[in-house]
Amino acid sequence: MLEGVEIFKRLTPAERTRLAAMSREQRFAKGQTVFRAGDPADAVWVVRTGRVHLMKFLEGGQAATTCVMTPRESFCCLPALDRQPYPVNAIAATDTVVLRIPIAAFHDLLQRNPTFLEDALGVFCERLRQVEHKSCMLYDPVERRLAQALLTLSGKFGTTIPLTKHELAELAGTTVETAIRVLSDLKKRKILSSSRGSTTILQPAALEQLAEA
Amino acid sequence: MLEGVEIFKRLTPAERTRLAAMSREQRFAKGQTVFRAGDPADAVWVVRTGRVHLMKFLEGGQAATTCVMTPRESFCCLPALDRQPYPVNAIAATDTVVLRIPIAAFHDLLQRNPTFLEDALGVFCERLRQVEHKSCMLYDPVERRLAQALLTLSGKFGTTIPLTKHELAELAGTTVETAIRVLSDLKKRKILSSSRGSTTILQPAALEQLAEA
DNA sequence: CGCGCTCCATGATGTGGATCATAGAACTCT
DNA sequence: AGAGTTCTATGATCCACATCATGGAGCGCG
Repeated sequence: MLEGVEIFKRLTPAERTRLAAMSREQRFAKGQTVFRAGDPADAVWVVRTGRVHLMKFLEGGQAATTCVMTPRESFCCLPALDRQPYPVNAIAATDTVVLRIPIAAFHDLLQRNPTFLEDALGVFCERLRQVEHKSCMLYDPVERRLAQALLTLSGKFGTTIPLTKHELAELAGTTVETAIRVLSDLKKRKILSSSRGSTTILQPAALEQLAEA
Repeated sequence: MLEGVEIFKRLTPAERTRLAAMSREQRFAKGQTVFRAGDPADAVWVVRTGRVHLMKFLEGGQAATTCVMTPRESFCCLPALDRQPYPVNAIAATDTVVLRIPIAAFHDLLQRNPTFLEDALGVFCERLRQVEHKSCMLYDPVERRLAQALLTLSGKFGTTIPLTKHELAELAGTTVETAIRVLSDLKKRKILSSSRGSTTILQPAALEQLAEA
């Protein structure tokens, strides 16, 4: 199963079974906390089934989702690398099974295997670029932020995205109400349709146009 | 001189002279462009004298400064690492001398020297955390963003920060007018003082309080 | 010296989106 | 089936900030 995970793609079968042997599956019910921001980073994680949201809790009880992790995606390699505490909270957004890879196993690999280091570095650069991109859409209006969020989600889920309006709002950095307003406007314009708990993209092209300039 | 640069700190004298030999100094007048976003990344840069701003140009002619680089700081290691184009524009904010280290020299070092790889990775993690932190203050009010900007600048310049209000505004992601309004308010509260082209922090503690919760 | 430029400052007005309030629709659990 | 809960929806109000407009203060330059 590790084979399908980007960062572990080029491990040898032997390394993979060794890694798997050191790791444990863990089950979380919807809404449970996988780890909290500030916790010491003692593991790298891979989603097996379900969905995990990485999120910040801001003062005033608002929550901002920084990233939605879906099956075969790994997260929190950074804290593992520099041995700093987790910078975000990880919450199971649905019933979820994750693989917990102890940090020791990760470092073990890093030291033995220069190819792995390369791959890790690659994943890493990718992530940095993502974050930088996200941070510069700080100034964009809500519609564009939502459009972007939907597009990146469609990369993970396909054209039908199984998130509630509330979750979309948290991801776009806005409130449920305005998210709903914007989305129903897009619905009127036939760019997407939506039902309880999911929205589906009808015109990806139009959405991309909104997302860009 | 390379000795003072964080990422090159642990090079041997021999490596440093070799690196220096492959590099070139380059001079830019105030306002000149060092490189543009989208250009292929063919070098890593170190500021020798002056000041370089990394910035994005948004539609509508607005500019956002993502980072202010001062002497002994290196920038654009990321593009060098993953061989992707520069993600930002680099503009000389004053008359400036920079050291231009060709990407080949950088990769050469990476391959030969595992200690260097470690250091590079460290600088890198640091940067990722910075960016993530910045991106989550998306929701903060202007006053807090400005306070944060001033504090990180005071780490580079000391208590007196030689930037115009306009530059501060670009760094805090707001307009000159509101930056000026907020700053003059802080001035009234004796937290800082300012003159043409510079502002100095009088009460770092008070500023930190504004910057946090 | 006077002209022009950049920087600073402050007031007037407009607006995107948060907040508050309310309510119906759909799903869940007993 | 009924009760509670989550999700969706929409209207009314409010506010932080952008935008527009204008004027003055410091500084360089012909």
